[in-house]
Amino acid sequence: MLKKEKKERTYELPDLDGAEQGKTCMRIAPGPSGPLHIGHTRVSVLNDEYTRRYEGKLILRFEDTNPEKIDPEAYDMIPEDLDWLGVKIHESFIQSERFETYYGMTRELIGQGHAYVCTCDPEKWRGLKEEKRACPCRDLPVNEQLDRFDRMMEGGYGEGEAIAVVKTDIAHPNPAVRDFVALRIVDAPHPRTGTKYRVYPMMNLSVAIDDHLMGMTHVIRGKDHLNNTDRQKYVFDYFGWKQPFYLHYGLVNIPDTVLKTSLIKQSIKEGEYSGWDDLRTGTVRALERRGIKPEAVRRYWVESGIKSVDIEFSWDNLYGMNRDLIDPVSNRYFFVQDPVRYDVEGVGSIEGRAPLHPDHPERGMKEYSIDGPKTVFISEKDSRTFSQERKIRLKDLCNLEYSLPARYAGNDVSEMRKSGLKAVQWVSRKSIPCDVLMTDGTVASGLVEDSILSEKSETVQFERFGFVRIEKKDPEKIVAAYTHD
RNA sequence: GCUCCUGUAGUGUAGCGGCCAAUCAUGAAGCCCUCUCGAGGCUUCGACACGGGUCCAAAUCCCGUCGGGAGCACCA
Repeated sequence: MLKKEKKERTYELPDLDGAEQGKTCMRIAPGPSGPLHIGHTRVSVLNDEYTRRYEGKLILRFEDTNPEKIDPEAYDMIPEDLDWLGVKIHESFIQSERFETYYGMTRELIGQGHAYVCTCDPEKWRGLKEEKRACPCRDLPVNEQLDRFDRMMEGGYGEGEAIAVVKTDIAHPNPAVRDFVALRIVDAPHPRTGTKYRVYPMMNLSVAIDDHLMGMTHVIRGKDHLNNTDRQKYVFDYFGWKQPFYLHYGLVNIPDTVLKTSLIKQSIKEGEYSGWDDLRTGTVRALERRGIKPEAVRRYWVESGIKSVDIEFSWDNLYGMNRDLIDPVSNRYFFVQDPVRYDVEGVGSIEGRAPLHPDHPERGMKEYSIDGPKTVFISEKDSRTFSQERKIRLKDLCNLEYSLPARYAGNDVSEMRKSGLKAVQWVSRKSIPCDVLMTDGTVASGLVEDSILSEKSETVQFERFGFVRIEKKDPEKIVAAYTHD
């Protein structure tokens, strides 16, 4: 045999520095502003993959420290999304239940002289930082700082009048690392704690504290957090804590997709989108609804790896992976978009049969029998071909000659090869109206063969149309969501 | 402006000093097969950003240029 040996490549994530079997602890830490979208699935899958590899612990931590950007439903939606993705969470925390901890730690930092309470005008404070200069509050004595902190906690300052700040290096060459805000005052009620608290931690404080207290060994996150890692290091150092290993993967640009939760939310509110699972969005819910399999998403991110290069997300590549998964399990059905009616004469009755899946004949056949008034429908597009070519084959049934009504022209399959006869999908009068919701928000309407009613799988292929996920199936109406071609 | 990250085919990825006239997937083109424009088989297309250096030897190391991205928020 001359067959070339093909090198098969296995896609595996690189090992994690410092990872010990059974001892890793990682986390997924979303802000509960909405459900997860395709962008969030990367960090979720990567953390899950490593946690499984090292038999470690994976924590879900809701970072709800900004009361103004919380959707209460997200606390339920996010775990549902992770569950669909196949991400196993071992423990969950909600930061809004831990405010006292952050307050205590901040007080300690102030006591150590590593934090201060600033009452300057925000712009002035920022401007001074630009110039590597400290504001007057920074160097006040510790006991005065503590008094200010108490006053802040007791409500002695209004919103925007005071902040607690962690000192770093005011002259740090990287302006992004100089002194950062630890706590601020917000009057807006928090969906979970109401008006009980009005001093809210900023993520650099709460993340550093929680990553330590929750025992993180490794933190995987986007490159956009690189500067935050530097900032958080100061908190770790002040308390003498050991920092986890960090991995920063590159940013992902996801084209042609609406991801911003605030935008989606607004469109839902305005009635433009049907909900969080609107096919036009890139939410996990929309992926699920379309018939994208979680295994495809997982494979996509594993193959993408964890490099810190910025990447462009490719729907084509994801579709390719998903097609590998759904093609073998998707039975074939005829869907006729924009149906055109043809009556057939010149024959008594017509019989035909076709396998549910060409590669799996053992699954059974669809049996066709057309008698009485012999009426078929083909798509508007195929109808044009029919009138031009004058002859066409109804796949798995018979050939037709063009005229009105159409004329039966035998059942010789070999004509396809001999004279380039085109086979088209068709349905009979027993077909069912079917709407396919497309990913651009449009609807493809037509008829689908009625044998689909006994189909058990949600995912099927409409031949020469594409894969779809059946959403609603009853004898009067079928609704499906378009997956991909 | 300052600081940081980063540059292998259209996209993603392997390679990290000689095994590279560079891997695999996806994509595109063609053929075969198939009663689908799906799947499968075969073939083809297509990349080491550029310029210097180090070295017997560089996609791999160093420097510069150029390109892409992020941060400099009382968002996460």
